[in-house]
Amino acid sequence: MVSALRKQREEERKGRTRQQLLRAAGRVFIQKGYHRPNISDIVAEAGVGQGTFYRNFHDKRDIFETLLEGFISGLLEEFSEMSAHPPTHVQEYRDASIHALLRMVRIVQQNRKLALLFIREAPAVDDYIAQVLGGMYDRFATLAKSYLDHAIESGFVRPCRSEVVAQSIVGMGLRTAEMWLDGRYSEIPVYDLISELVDFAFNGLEPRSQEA
Amino acid sequence: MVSALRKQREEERKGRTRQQLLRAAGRVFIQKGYHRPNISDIVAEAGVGQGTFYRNFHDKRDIFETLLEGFISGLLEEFSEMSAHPPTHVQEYRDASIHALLRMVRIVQQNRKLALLFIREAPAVDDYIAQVLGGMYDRFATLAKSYLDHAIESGFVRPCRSEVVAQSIVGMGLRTAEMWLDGRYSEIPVYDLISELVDFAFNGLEPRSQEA
Amino acid sequence: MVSALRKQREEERKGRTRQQLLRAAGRVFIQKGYHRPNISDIVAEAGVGQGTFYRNFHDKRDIFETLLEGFISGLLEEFSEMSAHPPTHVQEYRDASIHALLRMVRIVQQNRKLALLFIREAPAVDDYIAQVLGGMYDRFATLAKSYLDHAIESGFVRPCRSEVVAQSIVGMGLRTAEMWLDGRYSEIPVYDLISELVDFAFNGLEPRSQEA
Amino acid sequence: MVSALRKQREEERKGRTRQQLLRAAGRVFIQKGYHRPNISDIVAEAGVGQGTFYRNFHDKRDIFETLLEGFISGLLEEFSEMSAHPPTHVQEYRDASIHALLRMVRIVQQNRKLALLFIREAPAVDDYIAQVLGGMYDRFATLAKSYLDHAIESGFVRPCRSEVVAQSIVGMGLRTAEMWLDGRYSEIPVYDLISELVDFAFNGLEPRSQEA
DNA sequence: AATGAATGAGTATTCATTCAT
DNA sequence: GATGAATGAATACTCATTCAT
Repeated sequence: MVSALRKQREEERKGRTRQQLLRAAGRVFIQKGYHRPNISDIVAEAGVGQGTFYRNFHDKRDIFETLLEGFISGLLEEFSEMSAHPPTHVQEYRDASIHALLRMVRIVQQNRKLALLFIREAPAVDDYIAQVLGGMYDRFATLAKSYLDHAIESGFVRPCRSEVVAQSIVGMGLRTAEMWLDGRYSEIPVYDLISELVDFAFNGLEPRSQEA
Repeated sequence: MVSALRKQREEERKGRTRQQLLRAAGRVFIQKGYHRPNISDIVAEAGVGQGTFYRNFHDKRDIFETLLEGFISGLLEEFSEMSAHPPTHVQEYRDASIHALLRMVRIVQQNRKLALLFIREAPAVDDYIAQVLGGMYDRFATLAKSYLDHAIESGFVRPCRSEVVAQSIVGMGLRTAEMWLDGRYSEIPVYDLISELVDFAFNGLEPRSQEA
Repeated sequence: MVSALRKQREEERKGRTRQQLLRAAGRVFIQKGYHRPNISDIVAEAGVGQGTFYRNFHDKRDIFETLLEGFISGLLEEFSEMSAHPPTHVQEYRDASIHALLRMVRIVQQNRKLALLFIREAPAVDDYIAQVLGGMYDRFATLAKSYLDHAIESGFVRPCRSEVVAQSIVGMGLRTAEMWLDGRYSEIPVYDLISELVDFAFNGLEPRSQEA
Repeated sequence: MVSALRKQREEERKGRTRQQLLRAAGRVFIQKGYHRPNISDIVAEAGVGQGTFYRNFHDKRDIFETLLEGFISGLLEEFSEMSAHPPTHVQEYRDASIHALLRMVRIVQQNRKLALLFIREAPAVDDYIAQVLGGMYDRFATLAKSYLDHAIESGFVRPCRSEVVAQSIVGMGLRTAEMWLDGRYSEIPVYDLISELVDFAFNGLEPRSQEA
């Protein structure tokens, strides 16, 4: 049928325009933050008309949310595969942690600027959007907590208020990520950075007697 | 002298109006964030005229900055007294850490909502204002790093990339503070919370052989 | 011939689309008035594309005018047949009046909502469109005047400024029509309503001596 | 007190600006109707800034409503004084009718263009505004009906459906007013026009035997 | 002929800022 | 110094209209 083919093509075109706008908005937000730019900055960057923006998004908040949710779902997707078999040795916990962090780094790597934008500006856009980002942090914290609880039960980790420690770990990661994304750890290899965090988390500051 | 007295009174009055505006702005920002409200919201809350605002502040950004700097200087003031004699035993490090955190808590306690506002919105106001807040975080990190370096030198803390670990510690504190300010640790005594963090930082997750 | 047949079919199709749009516009105008709705409301109601509208009409005003002219021509058509032989007795005048009003009622009956729309909104659409409707009123007035003049000449009607009285009669009819279309005379049989008007016009308010 | 005096002056100034806008809006609406002009036409005519409009009125509809209500209240005020002692003779009914119509003419006289604007455009602005105007018509109809009912009871007027006749009378007046305001009765003295209407209403079309 | 995505001119509305009182 | 009416630049958003498919 003619209409089926045409419809598909039109939807492709529409989708392309939408992508164009999303990418342009990303660039603009990265450069000027969320609040400063206005719709005309975005459409100018995208090279489309004003009306085209409103045909695809409700307002600036909407395109930001779309961008954020795309980013988050990309990140969470990666983790949905994980989680399977629980470690049976403390070294496995370390390895799993390093592995998970490396995965995150790999994804965030592709959108460093965008990630930094979200960390810094999303909490100030909107209660809902703040919650979307906060929800992601919480999911990481929940994940960490469940690992901790399991490890505590298994005796690999000393007893503690796992919900507090889990959120602390998220905080460590977040701050480190922010510094890294901001280029302040440019001279440190990513792997070393991650090892440092994992060492800190597992060993703490005090030297261990059995450690050489 | 009459004029001197009058001048003083006038300055008092001016100061009072300024304070009125600052307090009003604080309430408004807390309720609606930084971006949503406009000057007229602030003057309405303060119960003064539009023009009065501009006699005391340059714009919304200015009053926010004043508020933020007041908050930060209150916090740093507390720490300027500290820092003196370096610990000579690991337990002293722990005690000093706990002591420092308790001080911070005491100050932040008085302006919970404002603190949360700054954590969440300041990074999105302005590059300069983001830097003011970021600068404070960095000062904490620098302070922590110098303690760490000293402790490593003294053998109380195992060798590590102290700048990375210091920022991680800031991140731990920040995330924990955010959760606490948001009321998510309402059932945990503040002292326990701090102990948990300090234990985590000094001992790490893995059980220590000498710990029973 | 093939092409002739095809042409006819195409024209039918075009005519059908046009009718679809006209009907849809009528429904939309009835529901929201002339000014509020926009082209997209009309095409949505008609179930056709935006472009299709512009293939058939120039703009919103054009489709309204078409609708109005269709309505008016339907009404005037009915009257073109009338007018013939002048009455020779006052009762015939009454009968003719009643007959004419009944005819109008019959036509308007079919498009009550549309009629009300035109009465209320046409004067505010456009000078030209106001004139189209006003022209119809004037034609009725002219018709009435010519009847009056004839009746005065024949002595069936007392001398008067027939142009003023004729317009007054139009006004009576118009107001009554508006009330009736609005459902405010729902409990009065149409015939009674018309009789009442005719009695009022012919007899006036004051009782007649010969009337019991 | 200083503030009292100043306050009064400020309110006067504010009131003057409002009046300026109302008058300008009146002129603009008269010239272009309600729908065509935009806010900038009104402020340009008033010689004030855009913001000043929104400081005084909510939107175009609001200023139109204010204008309409001012007009209507002026008209109804005049009638609130009337109504007192009921006539005891048919001639008094005629005199009272003529008197009332003359009063209306005197008021409308001052705002001919505005009156015509309201008659033609108010029904198409808004349901509420249509109702404001319609309500005024109904009040006239109700007034007329009560007079009619009283007169019927007294035997000065033949029995009839007074609500229908009253609305018809309003229609007569309205149509005549519209013609007159439009300049179509420019050659007829107002008094004659009114007499013609009253004669028509009281005597009807048919000649009366007892009339000379 | 029909479609609906794309367009951008047009408009309402807001709000920081000024300044006469 | 305090006020708040007046201002107009800035901006979001709509919608008639076009045109490639």
